[in-house]
Amino acid sequence: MQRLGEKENTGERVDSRLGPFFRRIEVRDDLGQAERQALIDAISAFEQFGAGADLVREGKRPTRCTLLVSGFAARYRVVANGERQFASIHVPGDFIDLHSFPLKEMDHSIVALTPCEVAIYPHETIKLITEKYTHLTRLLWLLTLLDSALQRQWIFCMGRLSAEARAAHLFCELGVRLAIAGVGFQDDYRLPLTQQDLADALGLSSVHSNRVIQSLRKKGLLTWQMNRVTLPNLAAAKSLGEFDERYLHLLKEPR
Amino acid sequence: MQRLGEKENTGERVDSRLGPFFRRIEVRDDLGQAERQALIDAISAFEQFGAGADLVREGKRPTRCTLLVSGFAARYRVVANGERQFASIHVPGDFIDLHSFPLKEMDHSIVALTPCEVAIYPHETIKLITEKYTHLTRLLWLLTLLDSALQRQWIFCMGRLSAEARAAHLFCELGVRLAIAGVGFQDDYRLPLTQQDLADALGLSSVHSNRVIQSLRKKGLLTWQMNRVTLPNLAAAKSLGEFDERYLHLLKEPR
DNA sequence: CGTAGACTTGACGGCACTCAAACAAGGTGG
DNA sequence: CCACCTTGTTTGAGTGCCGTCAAGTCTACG
Repeated sequence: MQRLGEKENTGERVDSRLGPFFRRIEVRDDLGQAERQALIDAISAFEQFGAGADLVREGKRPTRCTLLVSGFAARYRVVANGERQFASIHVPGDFIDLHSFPLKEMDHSIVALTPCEVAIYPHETIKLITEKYTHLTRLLWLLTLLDSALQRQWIFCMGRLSAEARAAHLFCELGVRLAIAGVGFQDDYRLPLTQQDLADALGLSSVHSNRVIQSLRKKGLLTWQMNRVTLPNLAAAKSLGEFDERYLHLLKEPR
Repeated sequence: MQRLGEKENTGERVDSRLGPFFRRIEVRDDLGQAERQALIDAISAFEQFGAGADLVREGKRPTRCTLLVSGFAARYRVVANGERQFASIHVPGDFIDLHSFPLKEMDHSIVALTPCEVAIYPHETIKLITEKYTHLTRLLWLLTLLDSALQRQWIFCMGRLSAEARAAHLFCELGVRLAIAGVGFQDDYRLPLTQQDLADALGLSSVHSNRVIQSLRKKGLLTWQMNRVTLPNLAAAKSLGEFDERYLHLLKEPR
């Protein structure tokens, strides 16, 4: 982990880095200029993490929240037999541990799946936002609930869909979220994960993860090479994965 | 569904009905007298639902939130082949669809597993709370994140634990939550659900749900008859289910 | 060119599913 | 008061998805 010496808060630099974040919000509601500025001013620093590093660790009591600026990360826990399970995969623009502000203690870890850049929000500054900006507070609340909705959907998928359908669902979900972040298209995006990562997301062994991917490939629903995913038949992939974007709450409305 | 004619907000009536709710909050932080009163005043009515009725339905845009006063409820979705999957089971004191205030549209349904009484909170009154009570707003935020933490834990269990371990985990979780609500003990509580309900919670078939229960019984970890659950060997049940209450966030601290 | 990590393939086994039927208990109506 | 029905639980037999173990291939990289 390496801390940047300067906050570099002035002008375009920060604004462009937060593009995915602002887009993620503005799909759901309008963000005022003052609110936007408050979200920029609240950042105390930017940091870099290498692939495989933990951004936050289970049991810790962080005094700051981290916003994922670039890269992929995942929430996970390791169970007794050593297997790892993801609860969510995070893409640029996700406020990955905003929930640590109300919850205080981490009940899971977050790992950088690729090199990651994050923006740091000290808990004090978030508390100030909740004291001063009521609408923005509701937006922050909303962001944590969007994560919650994703996790709920994962439960439905894990409980009642086949491994293949679950995989199709995940690829559809990532496409939509990356398109919103502005770093890909629904049916064509960069996904620099390993098959083991996918297995940890889907609750599978790595061997079966591989077989599921091959099956999707044979059916013409997926290509995934050189870290690039395409879904040649998006409609069929959505159908197989029973993917309905309602749970992503993409409607813009006053919150 | 039957609406009570009067709000019956005056005096002890409401306060005693909200006991589980207030206990749930006060395990995590202090609740001021004004905040307490605000939570009482925000209620517009109480309603009753029969077993099997939907409290809220997927796709709807409720204009109110519902707090479970008594009974058991569950969040669920039905997948294409008709199977049902729960994302959480709710006990008295749970603010079951508080997230509908920021999210607006329901991405799942909530069913009454037993006859339920609920308190109604119109969205406008919750919005007023967010405008006026910043600390209470953070507490409401916290409540939704506690649900989120439960769901995360379910993902870990569904992905990486055996059906038997998952069942043990669920029985431990319900014990702790019901004890906090003040309507049971960790190792001894009323649980008026069917084995099919349990199957929907664990992502199993009802047949296998039955076999898992029998196995737990044979091991001396569970009795469950006449809607009453006891865990004769709580330590062993926790161990088998890899149950660690950290994810319930039971520490009292300023939020 | 050797090594490490990721991906792929095959054989085999077990957990959990399906189908099917029997049993138990409570409620209802004749 | 008992036959009957409904709902929930239990048991058995057979199947299949997915896990484990093990080995082999491919690619990147030093």
